[in-house]
Amino acid sequence: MASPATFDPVLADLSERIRAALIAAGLPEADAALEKPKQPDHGDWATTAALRLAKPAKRNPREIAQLLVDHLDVPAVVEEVSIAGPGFVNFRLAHSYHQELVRRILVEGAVYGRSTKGDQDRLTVNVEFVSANPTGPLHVGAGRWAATGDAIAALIEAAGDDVVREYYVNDAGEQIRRFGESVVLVARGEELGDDHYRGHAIVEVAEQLRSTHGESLFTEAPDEVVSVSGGGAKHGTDGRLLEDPEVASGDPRVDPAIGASVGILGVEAMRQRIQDVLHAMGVDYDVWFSERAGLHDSGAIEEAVTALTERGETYDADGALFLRTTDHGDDKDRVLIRSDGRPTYFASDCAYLRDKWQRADHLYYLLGADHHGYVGRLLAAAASLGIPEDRIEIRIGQLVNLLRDGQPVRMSKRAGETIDLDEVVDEVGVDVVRYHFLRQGLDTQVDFDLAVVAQQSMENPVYYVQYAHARISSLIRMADERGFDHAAADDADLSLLVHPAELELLTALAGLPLTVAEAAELRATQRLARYAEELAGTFHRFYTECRVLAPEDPDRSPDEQAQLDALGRSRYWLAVAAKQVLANALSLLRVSAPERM
RNA sequence: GCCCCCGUAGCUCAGUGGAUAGAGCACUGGCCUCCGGAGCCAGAAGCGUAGGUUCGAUUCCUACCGGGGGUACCA
Repeated sequence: MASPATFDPVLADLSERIRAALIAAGLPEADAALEKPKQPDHGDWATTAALRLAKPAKRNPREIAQLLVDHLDVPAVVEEVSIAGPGFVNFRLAHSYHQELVRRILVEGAVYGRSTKGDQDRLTVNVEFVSANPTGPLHVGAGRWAATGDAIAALIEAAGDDVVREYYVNDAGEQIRRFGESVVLVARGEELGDDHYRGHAIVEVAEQLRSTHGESLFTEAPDEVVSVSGGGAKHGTDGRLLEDPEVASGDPRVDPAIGASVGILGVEAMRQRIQDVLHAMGVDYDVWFSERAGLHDSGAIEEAVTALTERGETYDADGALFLRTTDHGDDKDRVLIRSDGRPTYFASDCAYLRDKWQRADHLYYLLGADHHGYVGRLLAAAASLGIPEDRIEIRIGQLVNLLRDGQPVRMSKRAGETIDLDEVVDEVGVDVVRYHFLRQGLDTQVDFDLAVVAQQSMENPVYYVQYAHARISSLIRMADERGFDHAAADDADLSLLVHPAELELLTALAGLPLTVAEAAELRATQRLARYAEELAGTFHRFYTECRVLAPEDPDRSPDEQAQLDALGRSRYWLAVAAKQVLANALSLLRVSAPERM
């Protein structure tokens, strides 16, 4: 678990002294980690070492706490040590410690809150998220994975690792031919079957392909035989898949070769639309990984199957090739190569896993609950490939319930009955959409009713946080107008900051590094969002109670004025530090920090 | 059937072994001669049920009740 000592030499020193005190007292080794007390009036930091030692030392925890305190070489920054409750040892730090924090934040700027790792410890983390099939537009639910995956990636970066944001494009296989068929039929103005994809996006893709490739795309078989499913498929001279039961069920009105070529072009067009929407959401990927190009055409699937076979993980049965996933905890063994020679999607998954593992040290998958069934086989596949258990991480997020005026909306790409992400982003704005998803954990099923989100938008907590930032910006502008000397941060006497609201704000500002580290470790974006909300609240309280720029009053004596100015300067820089911390938190969530609202 | 997630304030959600369980919305009552009232202060209200582990459980385990999802030589 992340420890505050990691970010702060003062706390590291205190932690070390606690450990030394335990040894000096003849107590067993114990975790000397510092924690934040829930109640701020208990102190700035606390240790539960005495409580933890009660059992092994067979002594009353309060006695142990007393022993610990007796042997503790209290550093100068600790102003007060107290034993409380069942055996907590609380530490109150000197005001000067918090006040210096303001300078540190101002110096570190945008870097404050982030940590760095040495080359030895730094990992390349592959973060795969969204990866929705490119057979239709992204709907609102995908927005959750976009916002969350992207923010988690940002958090992992902030914790000091390198990140690759990756989208896996399912642009191969039967569904692509069927998608192509749908586009062809729409382009010709013919009736769609039950298995076809529909919706406005299909129409738009059809129009787009017509204008770039001409009408013949939909009526004449291509010169070159195209394959949607790669090396495993067997084709006749006319491009028709042989021995493929799916073709028999395909639409007789569309030549399979036309369906395949239109499918490939259409899927790429749809993928581009998805990329555009994600960009509008503030999400930009490092890698768009094509299943067709990267796994089928490249021969990676055959290589992966061969590798798995060489590792002794596969066997033949009924003419098909199975992977022994039950050896690694899966419910049943999974087919890699069907009896007709075509690879399954699972074979693609294995090959993709292998490819990613060659490029990264740690693999993170963010999947929706509808893919929960894949987890077992995916982990088993990873084990079969020799990927260590602790280097692959699959997180399941609960689905978003889409509502329209309180009524559930059944989402289906084939039926084209969706609420598109781009519509929602246009209507309520990126910040609202992102924040709506980021402020709650992945395990929560969230309702998303466009009407409600749009209507409540002015009461959305994101505005509360942004308002705090805008308010400080306004303060800075005001100070400017009054001729405030901005260059004088070092002249400010920060020891003047002793008002309870000032100290509370200082303590809140100190919390960012630990919050970021914990949020990154737990992959929990809501931690940071809630922190930002609390910080905003703390600032608003400070701002209500503590006047920064003294109101003008001609009757004031020069002495009084000088005092007010000195205090105002300190408060001004405290506010500027708060603005920086708010901006840093929002930046990690990829939510804007406006100067004005 | 089996597997996964969730039941915390009237509503939406935080809180992954510690002290008095927190926010927002909604409700009630206060606060602008002054830096942004998109704000602040005060009030009322809660851990689904029953056991277990522990010095200590909202948190971990078991059962039950309630809600959602997953279980293919599908794609």
